Amino acid sequence: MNVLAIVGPTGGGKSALALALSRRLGGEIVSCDSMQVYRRMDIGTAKPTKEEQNTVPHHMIDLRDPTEPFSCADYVTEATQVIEDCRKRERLPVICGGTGLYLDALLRRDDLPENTTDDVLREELWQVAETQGKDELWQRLSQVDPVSAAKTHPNNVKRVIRALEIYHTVGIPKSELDRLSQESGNRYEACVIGLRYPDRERLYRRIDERVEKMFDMGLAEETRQLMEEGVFLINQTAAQAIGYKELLPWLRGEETLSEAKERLKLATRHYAKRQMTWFGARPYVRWLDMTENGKEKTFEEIVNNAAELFQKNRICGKI
RNA sequence: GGGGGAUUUCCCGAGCGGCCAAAGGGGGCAGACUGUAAAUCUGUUGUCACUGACUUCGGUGGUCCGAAUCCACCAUCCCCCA
Repeated sequence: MNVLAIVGPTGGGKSALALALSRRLGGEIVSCDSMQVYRRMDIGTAKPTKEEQNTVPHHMIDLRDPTEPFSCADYVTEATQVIEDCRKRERLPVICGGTGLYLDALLRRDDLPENTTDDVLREELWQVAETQGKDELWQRLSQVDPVSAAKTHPNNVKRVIRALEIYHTVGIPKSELDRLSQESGNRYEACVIGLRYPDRERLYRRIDERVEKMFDMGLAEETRQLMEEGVFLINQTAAQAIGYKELLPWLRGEETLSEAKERLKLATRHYAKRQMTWFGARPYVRWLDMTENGKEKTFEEIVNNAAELFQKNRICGKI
């Protein structure tokens, strides 16, 4: 099974490219975005418009209410089904998105056990971190899984907890599971194209413009409605989305509009940098430069480049 | 016109005679990440011939073995009284 994936930093032009490629190659878009799965989070997540969604089928969008949980595990389960359906209809799945973890999990052969989470245990472990300290928690991990402990900084409580959680729910150290997973092959023959901006300023300018546009499109109103739904009251995935939480101080009257905008632009830039670091470290990515000799390529050029990359590199290698 | 307070490294801000190239935060730069990830976390951030040297704490000049820290004058800003 062949799949094409378009990845890269936020605001880099993935969606438009994926749309054009889908039309040219007879594909359907499989979003790989941890936030676009939520309904009513449209502007802030830069979700494709209804019109765009009508030109080419889009999947893995609007799957949950913002108050519902959605995890990487859910993504893999549901996206796998979508890709299977595409195969039956002989349509090319064009995976598009910037959530690197989801992509890796989807593309890699699935060897992980079911139910590796335990909310009660998580809560308990947070308590331990709070009352007895992060180091105590880390010590516990180093007892049961020294390999994971060595890889995980004691301050990264979230990840220390995850490793402990896996040990307790599965009964095998996380490092051992990771090793097994590494030995397994890929689930698909995937060609992953990464969009790259040799000139970072250019990307950042695009991000700034996009933020301004989001405000024009009614981001504030969208945020208010999510507030009313209670999305930001409890700890949940949707509440982490960049584009909303940055507006809260302004909506509470503690900040000016321009401060909120700057805050959002900055958070988005930071996110883009993290994505570049993530994808930059993946050996399977085929890079497509968005500029040439310091000038932005035309959209047509980019689409042609991508199609060419896909023809030449059906398979990008080990995930 | 008189009185008081400020001026610190890209920004905010601590330091108030030696342990200060100067806390902390922000930003920048780099990185980690295997099913909670638009999250979480790490390193680095004056210069160089880099386990040492050199140049920095508004400016100039002093005091002192030694100053970002004390004194004098100058500059700029803020507050109070006129």
